[in-house]
Amino acid sequence: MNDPVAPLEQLVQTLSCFAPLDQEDQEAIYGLASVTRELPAGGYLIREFQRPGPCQVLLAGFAMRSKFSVEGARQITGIQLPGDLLDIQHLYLDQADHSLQALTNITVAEIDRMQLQGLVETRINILRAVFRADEVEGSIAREWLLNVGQRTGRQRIAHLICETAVRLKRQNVDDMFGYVLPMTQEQLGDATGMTAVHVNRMLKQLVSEGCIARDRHKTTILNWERLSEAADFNPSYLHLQPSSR
Amino acid sequence: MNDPVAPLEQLVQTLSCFAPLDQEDQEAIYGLASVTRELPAGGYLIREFQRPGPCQVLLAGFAMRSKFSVEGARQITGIQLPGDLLDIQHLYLDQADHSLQALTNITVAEIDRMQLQGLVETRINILRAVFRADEVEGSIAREWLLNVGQRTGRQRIAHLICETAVRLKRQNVDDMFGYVLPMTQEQLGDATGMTAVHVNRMLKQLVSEGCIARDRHKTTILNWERLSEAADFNPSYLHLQPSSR
DNA sequence: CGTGAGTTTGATGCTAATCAACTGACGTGG
DNA sequence: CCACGTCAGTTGATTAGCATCAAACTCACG
Repeated sequence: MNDPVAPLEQLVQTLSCFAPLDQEDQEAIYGLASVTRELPAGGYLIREFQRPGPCQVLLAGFAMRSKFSVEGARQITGIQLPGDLLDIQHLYLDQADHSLQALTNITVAEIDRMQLQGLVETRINILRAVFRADEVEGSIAREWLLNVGQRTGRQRIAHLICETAVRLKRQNVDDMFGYVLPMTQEQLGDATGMTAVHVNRMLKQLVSEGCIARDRHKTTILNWERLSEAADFNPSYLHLQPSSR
Repeated sequence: MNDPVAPLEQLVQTLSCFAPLDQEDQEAIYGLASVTRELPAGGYLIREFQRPGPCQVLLAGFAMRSKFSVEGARQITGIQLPGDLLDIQHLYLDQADHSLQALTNITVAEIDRMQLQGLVETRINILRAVFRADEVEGSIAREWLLNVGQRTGRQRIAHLICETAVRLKRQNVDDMFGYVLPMTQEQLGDATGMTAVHVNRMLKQLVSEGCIARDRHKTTILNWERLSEAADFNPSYLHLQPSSR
């Protein structure tokens, strides 16, 4: 990760998942200035109400988005995986509407916001890829709303496990059926609108039914069929196939 | 509304809320072909899993976005007000990830998707306005997630009333303190993750506390201070001030 | 080893779901 | 013009799911 080109290769690869990039697009991306930095688990990448800084790409590790109610209750609104673009939600906004925090020790590449805006505004393929990436983020947020608003505790947990597995697979990070979901049960609760105690019971239930196995934070999917059915999981909201448009 | 220019004026005005448009941008928008049509309450504008059709602008009336779980439970993921752009969530996607349905009788302007894409891809100000509009939609979805996941029933209902009031005010639709929220209590429940029965009790509670009054679907805000406090409402997530960037 | 974060388990309570009955407004057809 | 069906809203009784509280337990780590 010390090679200064590698982070931009990661960005090319991520954007290519959303729209095809030609040679010139790729060269334009390689022409961006980027700074790679590391952050320990728990560190903040953005804080709600602050002015967004540079755009960041998550190169290694996991991060989460969150918001708080006045009572101090935290809602985690999204999990970010290696390869994800972290800041397109604020690309054209003056104030962050949520916080972004490292779940594990992470490596991020920072890209100047104005430079990225310039690329989006001059290179159509890059615009399409970034716009699509943002639309998929919106779609995931709506699915989470359905998850938290309408599904049972068991379904919510199973759904989060399924979604993370599929997204990790797309990023070629890990084997789908034995991956690390580096979240405490309290964090899982804040992502699904339930308490850590209830998360614990639902996890144990899924384990006892043979859907998953857990060892520390390593979650292994033993029976994808049963788990995805228990989760009411349909991956179409992730828009995995690149668009034909 | 029979004047064929009016719908495009509405679009210019809506986009101007998100980014400044110059004379040429406006002329480019007026150059779009648009068809105005009416739809009765309950009619579908998009259905989940279908291929999105033309882009639509809501000229009059209210609409809602929704998704369903396998059990058939509905989660309403957003309310759309007169002036809203309805289809930017799918501008670059091949498949709708949610349904869009008329809450009242509505009037919409249809614009060819490719034409709008062309404008976004050639006119920087229009790109910025549309991108920002999409980012604000994402921000609202995350706030709803916080609402449904962490707030009490009373807060959820109050929050929805506050948000709609502020958004209506921005669109200059109505007086903020006496507006129509044309949703049944069942629909309010599906938007906030609770049952119609419980919505009823929370509404009555807010009425008895003097926060609001209700007459049919007309909701009047009697005490904004108390209501917005009861709602834990902070409008910053709506990004009302146009960006300086 | 001692410490602390995270997990597990049990007991208890409350919020909101569920079930059910009734009301009133409205539209329709006899 | 009234009988009737339908839909939304209202209210009470009961129940279930999950929160809350509390305490023990595990295990990585200094």
